[in-house]
Order: sequence, then structure tokens, then C-alpha cells
Amino acid sequence: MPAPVRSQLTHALETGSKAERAIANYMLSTLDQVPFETAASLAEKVGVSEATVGRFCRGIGYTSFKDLKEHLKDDLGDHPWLVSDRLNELRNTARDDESHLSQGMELEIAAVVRIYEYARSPEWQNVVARLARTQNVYVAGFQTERGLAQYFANQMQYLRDKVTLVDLAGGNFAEVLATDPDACLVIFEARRYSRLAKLLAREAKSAGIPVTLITDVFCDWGHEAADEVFAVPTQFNQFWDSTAQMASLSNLIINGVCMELGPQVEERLNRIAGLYGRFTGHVGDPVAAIEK
Amino acid sequence: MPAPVRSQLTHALETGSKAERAIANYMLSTLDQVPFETAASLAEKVGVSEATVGRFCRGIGYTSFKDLKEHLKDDLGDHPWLVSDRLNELRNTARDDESHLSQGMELEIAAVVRIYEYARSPEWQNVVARLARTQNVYVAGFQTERGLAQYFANQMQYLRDKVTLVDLAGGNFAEVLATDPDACLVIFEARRYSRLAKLLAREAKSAGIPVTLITDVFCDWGHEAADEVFAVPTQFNQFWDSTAQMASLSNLIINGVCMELGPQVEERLNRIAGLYGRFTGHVGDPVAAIEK
DNA sequence: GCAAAAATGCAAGATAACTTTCACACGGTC
DNA sequence: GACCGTGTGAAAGTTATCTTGCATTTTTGC
Repeated sequence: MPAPVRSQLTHALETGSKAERAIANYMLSTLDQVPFETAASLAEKVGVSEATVGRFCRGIGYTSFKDLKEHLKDDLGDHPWLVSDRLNELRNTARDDESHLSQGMELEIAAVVRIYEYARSPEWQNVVARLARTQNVYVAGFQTERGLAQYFANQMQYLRDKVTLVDLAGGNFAEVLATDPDACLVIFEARRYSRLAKLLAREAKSAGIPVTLITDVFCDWGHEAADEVFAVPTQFNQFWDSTAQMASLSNLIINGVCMELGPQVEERLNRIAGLYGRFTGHVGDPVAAIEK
Repeated sequence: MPAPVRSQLTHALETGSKAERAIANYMLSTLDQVPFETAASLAEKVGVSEATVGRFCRGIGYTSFKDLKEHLKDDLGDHPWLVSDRLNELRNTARDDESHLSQGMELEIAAVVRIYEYARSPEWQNVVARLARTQNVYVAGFQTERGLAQYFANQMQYLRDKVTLVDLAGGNFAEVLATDPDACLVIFEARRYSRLAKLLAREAKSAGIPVTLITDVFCDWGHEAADEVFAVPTQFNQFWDSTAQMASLSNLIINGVCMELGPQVEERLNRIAGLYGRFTGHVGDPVAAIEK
């Protein structure tokens, strides 16, 4: 895999011919416009011919201008950062059968960045505040995302009381829909969406219960049925779409709720850990403690 | 009039037909990827035909998909779209009360890198091959990691038969420990480790059942009790440690098993989706299918 | 439950984007 | 000043992208 586009262009600034330097310079200074250009439009702006643009791109290691744009898309750049050495190591030493892996990794990193962008949005603050203050919190997940819902609910239960993982065991969702209206609902769902997810979201909304939907980018019914939609990237260049980063998102929410609730949570955490210790035990507990 | 494209798309979310809503939604969710798309690539991702994308763009006031991109150029404005720029944006514009967030992000990215390093290790291949071939797969998770175990198990069940999420409901783990010895076990656990996790791992190991432990970096009893230990970073500069990246790791394993099993999984996937469709239904299924 | 209308996909045709070929211009060298 | 190599643009050729017409499916209204 060739080095990041930006550094290739910078390199060309020094080594290239006159026209090449001009192209590289123009691209670097208007990098965020580049994806909208075609070889022809770029050529005209720089004052060279279309063919030269193509040759230039081929010269610095891409098969075409289109190919360069393609790389730009998931380019993490060449800025020094925490793990760059290891990242580059993985990128560069990948055997052919592994290159899909390292490409997947870059996409997964982009997903993490996306999630942290969400964490600074106003709607995020809404959700966190609501999850901290609302009397009853309900969590639902369907199909493979049920585990994520449970993960979220279990952690939330460490922080506050009255958090329930809902299910269809009773054949309806009365536990959410026909109860204390001081409630809110979080749903985890991804393609192919369960009929239940949409139905539950709708019913809850019309019952006046705020709904937060954590889903993938393909969900087209989210906005009509939920108050907030967090669309998490799920395609990481693998055979199997991965909703794993929803777990990261939910942990960030948990953390937000934690801070919203303040120091009082600590006491609850200890109490619950104590309960777990007495009923089940932790590794390293003195044997005596277990036998009580 | 800020961001006409965005508002046009938002408007289409409400007024458009099914396919149109899907297109608008996808474009909005991945707005900064749109410049790289062509009508065809977009159509494939959204699951509509190329022609529909063109018609949609014309429908909301542009002459073509290309024309829409042309307008997007102005609207996207100075919003950074390159992942590296977005990263820097998050890093640099963080208000004081957010700086712990962006530091956490870097750690979380490092965790992703760590996981992909694992995915290239020999022991990883062992685990993947074993999970594909062993007759019975058992999965366990304790405390908050139980959800992750369920997540893993549910996905695995889509790929192969005889995957069981074990629990202590019966008061022992006979389902794993006193049964067909052609079995393997995956355990998810993090601090403070449940006594059960260690005990189960030991018992399984001495019963000749290979054990894979997915845990945090603090686990000091893993190597004596498990055959493979994947230690996932969990400290992201937050109040609350996050085991979320275990989900990413488990999805990578799933993906590996998927490839190991080969094309035959596809049939199983379809069969299971079909079952889900008939018993519960998916969003978008014709009403008739649900009433059968 | 049916028919009319709208929406959609397919495939062929049209257009735009890109590559290749070839000839010429410029700069340096003998 | 002729020679040679490199870089370049124009035009022709190739491929990708988009549009259009038509058949089919889905939705809507009664």
C-alpha cells in the first residue's frame, strides 16, 4: 500500500517537473476540493493538460486520478500520532491476504473518530442528561444486537436504578409501553432490521417516551421513529458487517451518564461490587469471604 | 440559505418514496464520503438501481448525481472530511471539559490497532480454526461482559450450529464440563474478575477443553487457566473502564470463522434470516409475508 | 379486492472521464 | 548548430458513468 496521498504530493513538490510541481502544489492547497475534481477540471485550473494529470498520478504510484481520490478517501494522513509506527507497520507489512485486514482497520478507526464526533454533538448531551435523570430507562436490542443492549443495560445498572432490558418474552412490550410515563428507551439495531425495532420505536414515541436509536448508516426509518439516531459505521471491508463499534458508543454514553450523576455513583458501584463478591466472589477474594 | 443540499436531503427523508428515503438517509449519514461515490457505487450500497439514484437527484432539483456533488462542494464548506483532519479537529478544538475525550479517543484507536495486531498472530489462527471445526462451542461472560458473550454467541450461531451461551442458572456448568469432549470455550471477562471465570476456565482446561480468554491487560491468572489469552486495552482516560473493544475483537474472530467455513455459510445465513422473517419479520417485508 | 398510478430495475444508448499514441517543444550536450 | 532526452499537449481510443425507454413490481385509492 502506497504512502499516504499527502506525503506523496509533498514529495512530488521537490522532485517533480514544473508541471508536476504545479499539480502537486495545487492539490495540496485545495485538498478538500480534490474529491470534486476530475482530471480535466483539475488540469484546466492548474493550466496543464488532462493527460499530464493522469501521468502525474501514475508517476506517484496510483493507477489514475480516480485511484488517487480513492486512496484519499480513507487516508489517515501522515501526521504523527500516538500509534503511527505500529499502524504503519501493520499497513506496510501486510501480505496480500492480509491487506483487507489493514484496510478494515483504517475503516474501523474512522468509525471510532465518527463516534467521538457524535459525543460532542448537542443531541448527545440530551441523551446523556435524559439517561441520568429519567425515572425509568428501558433498553432493547434485536437479533445479534441483543447482546449489545444487554451490555449497555448491565453497565447502566451499575450506575443507576430502574434500568430494564426489555424483551418479547411476554409477547408484547407492556413493560415499556403501559407503565410509568417518566421513561426513555434506547434501541440497538442494524440491518436487516427487525420489524419489532421499528414497531417498538413508533409505539414508544407515540406514547410520549423519548427514543434513542443506535443503528447503522443504512437505517432509513430511524428519523421518523426515534428522537435521536446515532448511525455507526459497520462496514470494515470484511465479509461480515460489524456492529461492534456500537459498544464503544454505548460506553461513551455510560461514561457521560457517570459524570452527569457525579460522585454519588461511586457508592452504588461499591455496593454492587460488594453484592457480587458475597454472592459469587471475585478472583483474589480471601477464601473466607466466599464461605460466609 | 445554509447547506441547501443537506436540507433538500432532509426534506426528501420525509416526502420521498421508500427508495428515495433510503438514498437520502445514506447520503446524510455519510455526507463526507459522498464526493467519492458514483451513482453506481451509491446505488449498490443503498440497494437500489443506478437509475433510481439519477432520478432521485433530478427529483430534488439537480440535473444529475454529478450536479449534486457539484453543489455539495460549496455546502460542505470548510468541514474537514479527511480522517486525519477530523482527528486533528477533534484534538484541537476540544474545550477544556472535552480534552479528556479526545485523549480517550487516541487510546481507543490504539486499542483497535492492538486488536488488529492480534488478528495476525498464530494463536489467532488457532482459535479461528478451532471455532470453525470443533463440534461444540461454548461461550461465557460474567458481570458486564455477559452482554459481549451473548453478542459473540448470537453472531456465531448465524455461522454454525451448536453454539451455546453458558450460564450459572443450574448452579454448575455441567452443560460444558460434563458433556461431549469435542468442545471449546470462549470466556469474556474483565476486572474485577468473577471467581466463576477463573474456576470455569480451570475446570474446562483440566477436562481437556481448549479455553480462549478475552480479557483486559490486568488479568494475571489468564495464562495458567486458558490456552489463549487476548488482552484488550480498556483504559481510555475515562471515569469508567471500557471493555467495548472486545466487541471489535470478537467480530474479527467471527469474520475469520466466516472465511474458514467458506461459501457454505451463506446458505445458513439465508436460512436463519428466513426463519427470523417468518417468525418475527424484518422492516420492509411485504405485509403479506408477516401474515402467513 | 381490484384497477389505476407510481415507483423501480433492467438494458441499451449517450455522454463524460480517462488513457494512449504520437508529434512537437524545450533544455542541455557535444 | 545538430543531436538527444525529457516533458508536454492534441486527438484518437478506451473505459466508466450516467440517462432513457420499457417491462415489471409495488403502492394507492376506491
